[in-house]
Amino acid sequence: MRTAPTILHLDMDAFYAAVEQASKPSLRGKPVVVGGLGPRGVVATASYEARVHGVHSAMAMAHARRLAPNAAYLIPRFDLYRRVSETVMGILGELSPLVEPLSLDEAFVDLEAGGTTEAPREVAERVRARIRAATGLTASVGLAGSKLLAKIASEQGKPNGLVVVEPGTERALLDPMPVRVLPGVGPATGEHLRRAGIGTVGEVALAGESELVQLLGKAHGASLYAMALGLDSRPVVADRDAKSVSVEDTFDVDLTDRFRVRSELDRLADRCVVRLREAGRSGRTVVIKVRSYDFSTLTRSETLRAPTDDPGVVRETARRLLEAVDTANGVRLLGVGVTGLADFTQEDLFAQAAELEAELVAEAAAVRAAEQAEREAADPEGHPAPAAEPARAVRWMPGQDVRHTEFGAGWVQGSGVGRVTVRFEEPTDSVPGRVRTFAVEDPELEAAEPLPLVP
DNA sequence: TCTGGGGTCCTAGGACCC
DNA sequence: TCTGGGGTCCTAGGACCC
Repeated sequence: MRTAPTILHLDMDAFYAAVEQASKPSLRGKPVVVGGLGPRGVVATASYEARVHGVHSAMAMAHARRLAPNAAYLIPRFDLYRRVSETVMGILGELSPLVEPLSLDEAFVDLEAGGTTEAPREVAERVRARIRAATGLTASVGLAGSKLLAKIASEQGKPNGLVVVEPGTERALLDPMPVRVLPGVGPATGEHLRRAGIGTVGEVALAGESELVQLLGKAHGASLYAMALGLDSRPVVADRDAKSVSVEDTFDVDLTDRFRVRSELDRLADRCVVRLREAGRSGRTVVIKVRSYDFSTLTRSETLRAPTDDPGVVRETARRLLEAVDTANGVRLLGVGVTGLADFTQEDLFAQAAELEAELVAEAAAVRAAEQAEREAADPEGHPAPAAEPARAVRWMPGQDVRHTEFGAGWVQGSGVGRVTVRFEEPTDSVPGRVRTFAVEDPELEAAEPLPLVP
């Protein structure tokens, strides 16, 4: 515990939605919801204007549309969010070598390790201004003597605020707060505590460590008790290595055809390997995840004798694991992951990428041939084989960046019945741009890269 | 209202070894 | 012949976070 508030927690306000508003002048001051737009999508981020209507993260998109029918509904543009995040993390990196990102929009910074003599409050105000100038976005900051309090403080500062918790005042601040503000207290633990008559952080402290350990288990009970007393000595840790890599897909309609389930699993295995290699890692344990029509979810894993980043090995292992799972009633989600990661030294990234591409192509061809044979064997009557996956139509997704040869840069507002509506505007415009409608096949319209928020 | 995708950490039982 | 305790690895599931 520190005697000065030198741990800083920074949290970008409504990050994805704020980036969209910064890029799209017509959406500034309007309700914006970013998330999956399919029938099973959920809200990733809602702008503050949308939150007024009750929309919040993790809510079903269908529910959000009922609450805020006039909001703009947009797909996430992760590449752009990553770029903006790198700018923000770069600014934080100037304060201290100890920056611990928690996600694209959140990080801890250890100001003590930065060795500045400036008051923490001044440092924080300066960094908020710098982020605003570099990205056009607002951030909230908490300063305290521990990660726990710094994070609680930034939450209190939202949106666009700065809150400092002076060391010594932690207990007074925490005591009346609901238990859910403590990290690690989610719906299940919250309910556990409620049934034990514990609703506030002060009541957690009063309960005592032994009762909490009884209630929640050794690790969880002990850490919760310490936090309720405002005790938290977790250090800020930079450059943490990932411990697993995984990909998953929820399907718009449950999968029932076992050939289709298997081909989707293959695709996921390939995507997982691509990500693994991009990270320069290999792993020993392959995990598959299957969520059924009724939302029940299971995982199966197998540990190999040596780490791998071979697409054939990951596919085969995933397939073997799938064989022991009953998928007949419908599969809602499939996932493939690799854990037990080892460092994998890469001599030549280009050669690696080319090699992987060739491997994937060869694998896919072999798999198609094997599947064809299997279909024929499974259907001795010689019925025509079921059609392959339907060709993917040209689809314009709301929020997507486009460029028109005549009208320039814009974004897709909506699309349907062979038409696509585009608004032509750029992040630097101060007034909303014009809207025009085209045929979806219009050759003058093409997908484009996002434009930077600040020139 | 009907529930995404990417992660982390913890627990618990059984196998296996000393 | 019966009985031990501890440590590590593997697998599965659950809670939680953004």
